[in-house]
Amino acid sequence: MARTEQQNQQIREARKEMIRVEALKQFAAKGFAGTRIKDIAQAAGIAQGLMYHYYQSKDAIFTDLIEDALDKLNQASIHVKNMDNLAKNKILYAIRKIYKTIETSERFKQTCCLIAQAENSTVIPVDVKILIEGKRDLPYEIIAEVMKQGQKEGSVVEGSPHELAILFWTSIDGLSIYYATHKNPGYMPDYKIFAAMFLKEKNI
Amino acid sequence: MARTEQQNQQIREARKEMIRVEALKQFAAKGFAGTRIKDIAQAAGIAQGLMYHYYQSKDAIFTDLIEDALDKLNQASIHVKNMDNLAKNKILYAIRKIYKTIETSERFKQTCCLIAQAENSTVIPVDVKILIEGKRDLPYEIIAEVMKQGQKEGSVVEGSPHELAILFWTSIDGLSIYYATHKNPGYMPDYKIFAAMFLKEKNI
DNA sequence: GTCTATATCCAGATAGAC
DNA sequence: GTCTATCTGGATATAGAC
Repeated sequence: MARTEQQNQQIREARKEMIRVEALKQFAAKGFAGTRIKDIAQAAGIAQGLMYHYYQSKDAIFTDLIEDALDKLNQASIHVKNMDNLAKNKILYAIRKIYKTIETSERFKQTCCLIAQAENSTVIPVDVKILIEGKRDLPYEIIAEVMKQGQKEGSVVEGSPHELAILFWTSIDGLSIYYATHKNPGYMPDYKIFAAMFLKEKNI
Repeated sequence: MARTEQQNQQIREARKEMIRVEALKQFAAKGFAGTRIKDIAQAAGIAQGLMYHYYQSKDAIFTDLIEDALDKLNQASIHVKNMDNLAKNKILYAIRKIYKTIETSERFKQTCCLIAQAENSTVIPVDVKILIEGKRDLPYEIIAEVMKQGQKEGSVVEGSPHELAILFWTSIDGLSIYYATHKNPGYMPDYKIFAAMFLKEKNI
């Protein structure tokens, strides 16, 4: 009996998801320019030609992944922003969450790495550049706002909130890239040490 | 009158230096895989073919740059190690120096970026991998030692010295990549805020 | 939907004239 | 030493059989 349309659709979605998973791994580890379609296809266990039944081009795969990653990051940022809590707790929550997830979820680590690489690279498709242009600022803005809130509450160190936000995200970027590319990195450094950069009170 | 051997040698060295400067710019901005020989040649104002009179291959240029960069970083690390001073001052000196140089020297910023990218990339020539393997640990070890010294002196926060060193360098990596790829980043965040991550005493 | 085979393009590297 | 022209290999993308 022939497969129904719905079954086909299911297979298609499952396969596409598999491609996404493998592509994320490859792009996160090797960057856009350093990743070859062949590698992704091989990792996904399909022929290279078949890739093009799921994605129009290498650019399209990358764009899809980046959009997804940025959206998730922005959602998470908004979640932190909307927390009804002291700034200090928001910061601690965010850092703890990021650390924990980098440590436990390979996929999250790769996602962090993908964003970090893409945002700091000049050799990515124009579509991706535009996408990043539009969506990159939100996490910075939200963290800057939280820092400002914290300064009002007296818990956060002095200094430009925007600069604090840059320090926050660039350090996260550095860490996630490090832990994504080092096979046996051991455990992440204690999140409290990182948090201490921003908080006046050392005994967290 | 024909040029002397010495003059030829001078021209050769000057040109090679020009290639090095441009190659560093390109590799730092676009990574190894994303950089094309043509771009370097164009930036240096010479024909693509001429590149191969100065370097055997793309790999060779990259290797040369990386070796130079790693050596400089290691030298600087040793300098910090040999300072006859309190750990706290060593840390402050190192951070201030790095921050200042990232801010004022394009070339240094590019060098930081090159190392950060290379150390965290899997798609680099094997020679470079071996080179990095052999030379990457020293800065980590030295900073870890300084942290340990600081803990004994009571100025540095508790925690694994090695983890503190990772936090130190990954944050520097993140920052330098950020500032290398953002054209108008404004000023660097205050180095004291970064230093506060490692020091018990907040009033620096 | 999936594969193999192939077309096309581009980057690294070489050859040879000046 | 420098250039233009060219070779070669590899990667993206397409065509067509099953």
